This record gives sequence, structure tokens and C-alpha cells, in this order.
Amino acid sequence: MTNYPTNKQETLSLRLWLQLMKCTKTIEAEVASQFRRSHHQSLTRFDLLSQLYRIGDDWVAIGELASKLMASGGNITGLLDRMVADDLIERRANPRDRRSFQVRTTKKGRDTFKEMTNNHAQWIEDALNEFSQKDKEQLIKLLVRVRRAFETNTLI
Amino acid sequence: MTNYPTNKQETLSLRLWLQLMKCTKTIEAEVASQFRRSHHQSLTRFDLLSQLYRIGDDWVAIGELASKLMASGGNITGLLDRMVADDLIERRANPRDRRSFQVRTTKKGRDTFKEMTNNHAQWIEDALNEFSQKDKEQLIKLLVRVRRAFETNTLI
DNA sequence: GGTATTTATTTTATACATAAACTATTTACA
DNA sequence: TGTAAATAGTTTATGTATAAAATAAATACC
Repeated sequence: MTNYPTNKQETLSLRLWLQLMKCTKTIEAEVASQFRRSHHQSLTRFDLLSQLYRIGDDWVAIGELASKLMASGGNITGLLDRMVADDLIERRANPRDRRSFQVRTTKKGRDTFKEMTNNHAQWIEDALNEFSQKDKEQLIKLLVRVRRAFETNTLI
Repeated sequence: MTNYPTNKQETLSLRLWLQLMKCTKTIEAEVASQFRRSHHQSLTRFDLLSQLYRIGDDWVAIGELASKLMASGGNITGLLDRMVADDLIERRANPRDRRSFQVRTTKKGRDTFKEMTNNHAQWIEDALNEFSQKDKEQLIKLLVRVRRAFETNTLI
């Protein structure tokens, strides 16, 4: 979280970025701690399982997974090692390319993900139930625009 | 980033949370990489220096700093160790309480922070210049509300 | 004054993250 | 065909993060 000094020169853009970070960090800390307490799993692992769920029951190349998670190579290797050790994921050599490896969820991984998902959805729903549909839609729209602004900006 | 499966059952609240994470993660990755490239410093260190700047030139207790940064004790100890080694921060025993230690920025720390701040402000400004004042204000308002919703929610 | 509790911080063990160097393949193409 | 370049993933070194145990000092209270 970037706690930029709050003084008169602080622009609206900076305050926006500050609030964005504070907001995400608050929710993230809460969700991560719930996952730790209730499932002994991290938010990162949940994200990885989400991606695999999204892809389906197929084997997925490690590189593809890394790019979807915006994770570095070194990161994904270690993460998968630990998840394989915990029997959430299985890994095999790609039969068509000997440089490449593939992963998919195990039964235990799918079951864990299902439980995590249910709790997660409920937590978020409960916390945000005070917001009208209109507010949520507007916020989503603005957030997508902000992200696009940064994505295009960085290509320059 | 939580890439929650996008299917019909995905609620608006979940999509909101997903977009929030994606948006923050995108900007954070960009800003962090700019800091690394331009100053060989991390976003975390910038946040810590921001807090010290906000407090002023006084000595600050380590515990106070940790709570402002939402950082754990173990985290803050290591972070400060490395920053002391890089001469950004100085540390001393609290003269009034022998359990306690205090830190403040060095001249090099203040100079580094000043440079980082200028670049940072410019990056954010450039990326968000397409947004109207009204849009930014609205987004800030909504983000503060979301954060409050989670903060009060977690106290239950 | 002595003991229990609280407080402030560090240590330890582990997880998650990056960049850069490295290994082993595959692919491109002269 | 042979060699250069590209690609896939791991290893290494380091930084950032947590929880839980440990240390040490201050405070509370009988």
C-alpha cells in the first residue's frame, strides 16, 4: 500500500491510486487470512486453482499458466513444486515437446478448490451486499478503464 | 489476482472483486518495475519511506511503523535491516524504553524518496490524465466505501 | 519486593515473488 | 545438414511476507 503523503499538492490521480491500493490490500489481507484459517491455503494457490478450473480438466503447459497468473518462471516452478507435494496438482512431461511440462489438478485439488470457492463467494457477497447493482456496475466499469489506461500506457 | 471463473453464476460482487485485484495488480507491477529500473528500490521501501516522510523528521517506534504499513513484526525487522544496510534508514535504541527501538530516514533516504516521489507522481498522472475530475472523485468515493465495508465486516 | 502479565522486537521456519544465469530442447534457415 | 536463435523450464540469489516461538524489558498488582 502506497501511503503517499497527504498534503495540498497531492493530486486527485495520486489519491485515486492510493485508495485503490488501500482498498485492495485491505480485502486481500482479509481474504488471504480467511483462506489460511479455513483451508490452510494461500490466495496465490486459489488463483492458480481458479485458472486451472477455468481451463478445464486438461493438461496445461506451465508457461501458459505462468502468463495467465502474471507470475515469473521462478515463481511458478516453486509454487507448483509445493502444490504437487501437497497433492493438489500433478505434473507430467509434455509427450510432444521434451522441453515442456504440463500440470492439472488432482481430485484433492478440485475438492479443495470447490470448498474455497464457496466460502470465498459468500465472504465477498456478504461484505458487498450494501452496494446497489448500479454502484457495482459503475465501479467495475471504472476499474476496467483504469486498468486499460495503465496497460496501454506501458506499451509506449 | 483472483481470476475467478467467468461463468453465468459469477455474481456482480465477485466480478467487482476480480476487477479490483486485476487493476491493482497491473498498476502495482508497472510501478514496482519502474522503481526497480529507475531507483533500484522496491515499492515496499517506497511505502516505508512515505510513512516516515508523513511523520516528519522524528524518530519513530518500529511497532508504530509496522502497524501503519500493515506489516508483521518479522517483516518489518528484515525490511529495516536491509534498509539500514543500504544507508536509507538509521536505527537507535529508545532512550526511555529499553525494549523499544526507533528509526528515521538518513539524508540518503530522504533524497532517494524525493526522487522516487517525483517520478511516481508523474507516472500516475500521465496514465490517468484521460480521466475527468468527476470520474476520479467518484471512483475514490466508491473505493473508500468498499474498503469501509470490508473493514467493518471483518470486525464481526 | 516479588511474581504474573503485557509489550516491543527478534528469531525461526516457511511461503511467495523477481531477475538473471543456466540447461535442454526445438525451430529457423543458410 | 549444421549452426544460430528462440523457447520452456529450472536454479540461484535475494527480497518480501506470515505465523509462532523466543527474548527481554516494563508494568500491574498482591
